[in-house]
Amino acid sequence: MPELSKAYNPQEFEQEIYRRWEASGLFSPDKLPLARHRKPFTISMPPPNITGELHMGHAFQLTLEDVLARYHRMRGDAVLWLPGTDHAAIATQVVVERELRKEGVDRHALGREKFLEHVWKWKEKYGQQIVEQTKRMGASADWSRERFTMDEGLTLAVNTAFKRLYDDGLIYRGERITNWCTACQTTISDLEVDHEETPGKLWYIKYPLTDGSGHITVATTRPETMLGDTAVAVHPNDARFAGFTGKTVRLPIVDRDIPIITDARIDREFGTGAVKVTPAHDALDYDLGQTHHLPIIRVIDLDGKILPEAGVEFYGLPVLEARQRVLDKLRELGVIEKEEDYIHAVALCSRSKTVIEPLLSKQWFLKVKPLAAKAIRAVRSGKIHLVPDQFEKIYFQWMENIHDWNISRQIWWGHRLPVWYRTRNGKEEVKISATSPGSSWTQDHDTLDTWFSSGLWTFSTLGWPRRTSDLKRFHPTTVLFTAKDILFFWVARMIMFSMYFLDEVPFKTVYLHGLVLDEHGKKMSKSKGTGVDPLLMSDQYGTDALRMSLIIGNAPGQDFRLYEKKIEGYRNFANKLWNVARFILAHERPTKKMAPVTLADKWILSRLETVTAMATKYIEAFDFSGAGQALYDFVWHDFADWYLEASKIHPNAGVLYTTLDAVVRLLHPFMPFVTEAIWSSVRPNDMLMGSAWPKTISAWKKYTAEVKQFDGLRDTVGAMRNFRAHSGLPASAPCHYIPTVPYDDDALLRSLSGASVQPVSRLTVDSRYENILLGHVHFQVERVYLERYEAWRQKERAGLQQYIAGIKDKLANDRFVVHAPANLVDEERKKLAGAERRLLEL
RNA sequence: GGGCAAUUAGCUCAGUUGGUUAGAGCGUCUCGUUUACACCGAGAAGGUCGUAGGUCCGAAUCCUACAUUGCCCACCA
Repeated sequence: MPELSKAYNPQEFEQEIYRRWEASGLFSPDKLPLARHRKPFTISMPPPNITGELHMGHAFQLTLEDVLARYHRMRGDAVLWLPGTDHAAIATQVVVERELRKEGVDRHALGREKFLEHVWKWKEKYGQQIVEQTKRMGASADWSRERFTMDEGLTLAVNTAFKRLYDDGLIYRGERITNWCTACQTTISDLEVDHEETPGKLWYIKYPLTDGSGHITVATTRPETMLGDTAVAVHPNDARFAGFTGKTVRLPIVDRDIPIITDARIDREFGTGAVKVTPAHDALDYDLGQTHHLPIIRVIDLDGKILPEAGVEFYGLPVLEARQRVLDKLRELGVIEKEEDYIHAVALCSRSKTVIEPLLSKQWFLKVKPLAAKAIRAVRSGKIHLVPDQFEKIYFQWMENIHDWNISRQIWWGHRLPVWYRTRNGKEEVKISATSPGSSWTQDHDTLDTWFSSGLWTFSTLGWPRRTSDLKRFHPTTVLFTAKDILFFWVARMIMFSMYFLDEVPFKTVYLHGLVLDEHGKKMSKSKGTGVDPLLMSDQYGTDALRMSLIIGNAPGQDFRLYEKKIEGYRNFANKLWNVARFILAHERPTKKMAPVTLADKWILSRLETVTAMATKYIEAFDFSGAGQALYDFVWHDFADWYLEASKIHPNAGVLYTTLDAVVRLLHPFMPFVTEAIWSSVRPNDMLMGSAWPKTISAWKKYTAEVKQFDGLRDTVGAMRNFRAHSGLPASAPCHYIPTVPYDDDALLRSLSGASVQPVSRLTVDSRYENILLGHVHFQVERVYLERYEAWRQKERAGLQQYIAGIKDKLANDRFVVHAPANLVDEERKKLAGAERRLLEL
């Protein structure tokens, strides 16, 4: 039997234990004993981006997943926790590009093929690193099924999905205004755009009527786009502009005559009620242009600079400079009526933080409305359950207002569109194919939005489009753990795709967790140095301590703060557990024979029964914090502080081992390393990981009544203090207690009840004192102080009596009993019973 | 502009369907080195539960406003 070393030292055994787990094959559902008879339980690991290292958010998510995976494995399920990594298209390309630039290498000089070689090298390096780090967290994932979003199989899935959507008429190519990031040199989807409130100006510009009969004033935040104006629009019912319709204005600077059009989409409240229309550089303006057949004049290029069409004097200027120049020119012309301060939501690229240019370009789009309809039903019908459920509302709201999804990107790293073109007789032909359909065809240069492949993740990783046994067995997956901020990016798309391609949900439950924040509630950031490195913490305090600190004190959907002190606290707990085990192993020989003798024996078994039931219930309800907290309290404050002390006087090896065995099993999903280490010192040929979750032993429940006395004993000191406070007794008031507990060991009683309060041997007979019984303990207190206690009690009783009378009245009323819904009547009855019970207690 | 969440001790958070005296950990203070553990033990101090109303015999909990903070969504140029 390997001895437990004197101090808890996690570095000594964590890595070794993980190797043993891996070697045991228990991570794979195929290798579990009786694998075929087990119920499948699947978690798809959200694939981390290969952009870099694991951060605390990953550690957090992995811990939650691992708790549930280990718990279900112990419950006898065929657990598949499928890990992988994500190619993270733009994110990775940007990082690798930056890396190359440091070496003086430019992506374009390198060329597509060579550049992609570099990215693959990066992927090998960081992908491997992420796997190693994931293992350090104790993740019990099935590495034999590890996937990468650009694996051959997953690429096949992507191409198949694309083709089916195209054939079904849901993917189309079209020229539209999209969000163009001038830094990333690609379009991005609406979701990748952040809106930031920025103080700016609203300029009012006078556009003179061509016929010289006056002018119309438009308001704009982007005066430089006026160079591409092709109309001015007003609301059709706007009386202010009744005489203007049909006329034209002469655009200042460019001296182009443009029409005044009317359209109901114009907001009469904004600015002057008249708006300049630039179809090439604004989404609404583009729509207006389509409706009213306006010409489209591009004035800004892909680099965010002014095109020659806008006039030689502005050619080549970046947008902001052009804005100043245009304003100067307008001022010269005296057509600026006024300018106002204006706070306005500027659209930024979420990756590069550069201002988005809405530009017209030819892109690929996915019609999502039909997909969304099914996805909405999946949640509404309860086939998918979101935890916490308030997210369902947000989900519906978003899904119901969903717009077409721009899926093409002008970057190199990613799944290249399986689209081929050739020109025949001056006509362009399009073919969807994973491989080249012939030498006359050329492939589209664009790649897919990274979330397109992620959307297929739950089933592409299981072999789809082939109908593999894994797909049949493990899909739909059971639970998805993910950050609440990617509900739309990822979760919604997975639901849409799974419903569309498989006609089944991708998962039954989605657990949405919050962000891990630092001590001050700020987002952890590596660049600002405010982050806490999970691996560093794991080195210093042990992975188990880190895991506990991530589990406890945190509710689903809620951000939470992590700080080193907290982790240290759970290191202390691991140490406590370690020493509990060491103490028991040092003093008693392991035994399976178990018979409770003393009150303390029965008490700890009864508590164990309760805490087992609680932990089970909490985990099933996804309240991992509640489960962890309950176990923590039990181990430290019941088992260690009380039972171990008591057992020094009346040792009972059977009960000690039974309890230790259960504790180690119960804590294993939370603290897998330390529990496995303790276990292996007793049963070296066995694995705790593969053992069974403790059952609740109903036989122990019957002790509950008996052990109340022990509970009472334990609470005596506290009860005393509370009684003082409640009755208004000052600390100096004489107050003694006479325990009525029939406990045979006076020494134990004294040692457990604390030194500050002494039991008195007899009830004192003195007119100043009153003897009262509170629970199982006699209190002897001065009369004066009791009056306040009595007064409070009277008030409570009176209130309750009045309440009870009220309910009785109601229940006596035939109209209520006959006509009210049954559950309402039941509720009243329940209230009545509760109130009556409380009255008796008083 | 719309929506969601949070507000409880100095700090980080629990507080189950309203129910006796609002809890824990950390920190602070006092005492204690009894061989499982000083990564320990026994105690103490510390809260008008964001504000103002309301419902109720009874509110941290339910309702209404407001305030503060954070997050998400959004083609008012």
